[in-house]
Amino acid sequence: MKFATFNVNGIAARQPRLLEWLDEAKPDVVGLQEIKCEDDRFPARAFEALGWRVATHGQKGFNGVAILSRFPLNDVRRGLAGDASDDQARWIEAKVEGVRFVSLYLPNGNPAPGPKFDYKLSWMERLSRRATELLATEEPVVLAGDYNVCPTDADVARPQEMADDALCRPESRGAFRALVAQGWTDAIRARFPAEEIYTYWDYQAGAWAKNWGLRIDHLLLSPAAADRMNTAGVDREVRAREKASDHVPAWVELR
DNA sequence: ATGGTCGGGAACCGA
Repeated sequence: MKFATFNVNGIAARQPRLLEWLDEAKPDVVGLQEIKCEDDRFPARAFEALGWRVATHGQKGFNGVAILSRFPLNDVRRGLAGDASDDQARWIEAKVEGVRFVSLYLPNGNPAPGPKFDYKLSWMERLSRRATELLATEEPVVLAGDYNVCPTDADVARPQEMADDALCRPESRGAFRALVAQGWTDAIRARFPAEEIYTYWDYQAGAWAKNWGLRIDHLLLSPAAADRMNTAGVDREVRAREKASDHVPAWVELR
């Protein structure tokens, strides 16, 4: 079973590229982020016609997450608990073939400090609480998504320039480190312990051509899932294509 | 030092 995460930066603009990658990479379950549309505007039929099950948690213009699956999606839950006033669509989870799979879009948090950074950190506290609940089930869980956190300087092409950015600030990294320390395995870093691996390159300033990338898309595995990890990867070549997202897919295979 | 590029949706915000 191959589980992937892909921030598409607008499903309307990315549908051809997404369909192309699905055909090539043949994942079984995919978490999408930044679909940037309401549920009824998501082109579900185009995916269903190819055999995909589709669950969305959309929002007009911004954010929005979804799950595509080759297998039935059960117990679909939308939204991250802990703040009834939060109306941003950043969390969807479902159970697929005995695995609980989450597609999450963690707030960017810039500019920092400020209210957006405060929202990021409070969102991470809520994520931590849900992650604790999920670990307690002792079931295989895959927490996949755009975390908007570079865990260490090894995940940043230009760490000095990014030091004060919300993606790299010590508060963001500390919260991510505490989350992982609950007992999660960072699948990509586990597969590539010492390599330079990025999942995002800014559209601006020729970042892709200069390989000024960031590793911010992660798949965290519960112990029961990590025990089943076969391999993991990042499909970086996708970034070079016409009309590419600024993110590329990351994935993990579980036995 | 500054501005550089996209997507959504229809002027600018978010990233």
